[in-house]
Amino acid sequence: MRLVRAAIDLYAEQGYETTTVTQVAERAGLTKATFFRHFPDKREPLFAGQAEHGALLAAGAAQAAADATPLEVVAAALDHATAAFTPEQREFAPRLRDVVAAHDELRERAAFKRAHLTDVLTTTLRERGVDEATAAVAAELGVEAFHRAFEHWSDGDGASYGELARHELHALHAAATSLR
Amino acid sequence: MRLVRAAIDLYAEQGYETTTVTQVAERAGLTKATFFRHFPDKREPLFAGQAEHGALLAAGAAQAAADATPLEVVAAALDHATAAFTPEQREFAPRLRDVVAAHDELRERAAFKRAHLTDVLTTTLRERGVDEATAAVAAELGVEAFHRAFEHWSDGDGASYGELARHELHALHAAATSLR
DNA sequence: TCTGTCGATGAGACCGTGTCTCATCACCGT
DNA sequence: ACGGTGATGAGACACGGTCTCATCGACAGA
Repeated sequence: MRLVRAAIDLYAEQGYETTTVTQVAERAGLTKATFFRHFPDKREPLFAGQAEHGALLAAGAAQAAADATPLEVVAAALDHATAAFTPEQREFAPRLRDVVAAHDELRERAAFKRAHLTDVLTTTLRERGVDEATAAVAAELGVEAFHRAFEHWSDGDGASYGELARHELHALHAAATSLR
Repeated sequence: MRLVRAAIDLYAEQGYETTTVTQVAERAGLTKATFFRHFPDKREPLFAGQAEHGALLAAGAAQAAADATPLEVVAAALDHATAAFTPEQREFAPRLRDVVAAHDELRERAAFKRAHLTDVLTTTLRERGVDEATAAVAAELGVEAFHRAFEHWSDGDGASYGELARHELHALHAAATSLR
């Protein structure tokens, strides 16, 4: 979407706060009114790509074997979410991450999206009969792994997202089981 | 603060979106300009009470013994944060919780505040030499326990916040160590 | 070819949030 | 009485976000 590209460019070039929605729209050859027909607010174009993350995690978890352990369900979810991390996304990832990190208003939205992912995983696990505390812990580990993998993947070590996520989840699991 | 009371009352009575800042200010006998001298935006009066939570957690963690385990540090932090949950706060807690839960804009701010608490705990643990993964997991368990305890405390089973937090942390820890 | 529908867009009015500047006023120490 | 200081009021302002009405092109059918 041209609006997404325009938003990332302008927010990165001249800062998020000093950029007006009208500017973003005009760079995309559109008007303010049209911008708000595509996005509910000024921040959302930066997170539009993440809309599918929740759906992918849920779908992946649903595909796990009926007798899978909570962690196996989370691993299946992460594995399935790999589909969202295409080479094309990789182009935008670093700038996107930097822009978001630089503005509280955007970090706030990011925190909200993250909470949503945690909810999705927790709910899925609960529906499989996992007890509350275990579901919550497994979901948090999964989302933490998800984000850590994204960070590394953005930096572009060349590793595939799937491998990174598996590695992070394993490390967090090891930390969790040996916690005292 | 009169503004905080006015905000909670109006947001609960007639909804958050349909309430204007001018209305909140006027109920407190002030004007819009003065409102923004006390709070950076329309949402913040609802979270002003939580400003000290981060500081309390950090202070509590700092007081833990030098050879305390990560979980003991987190427990010390939670124990110290108990100071914020006074009987007077209990009066506002249920309505506050309901209002926040009813509006995405407010849930977003809540998620951000939660992320901040996680950062505080993680940083504190890292400074104590705890490795990254362990610090992250311990911090997340701590914050999750913090919030679960707050939920129960808001419902007013009469239990003290400290006891609730200890109980939740213990349950989450048990779930984490037996995770597979 | 004419016509009518539909989806996407533009134009522009409108309200509320949040910022800023200037003026006022109470309080306080001298 | 004086000057300083901090809190407040008044009001202009830019921008975010909503809404309504008009326009335009694509397309289907007579």
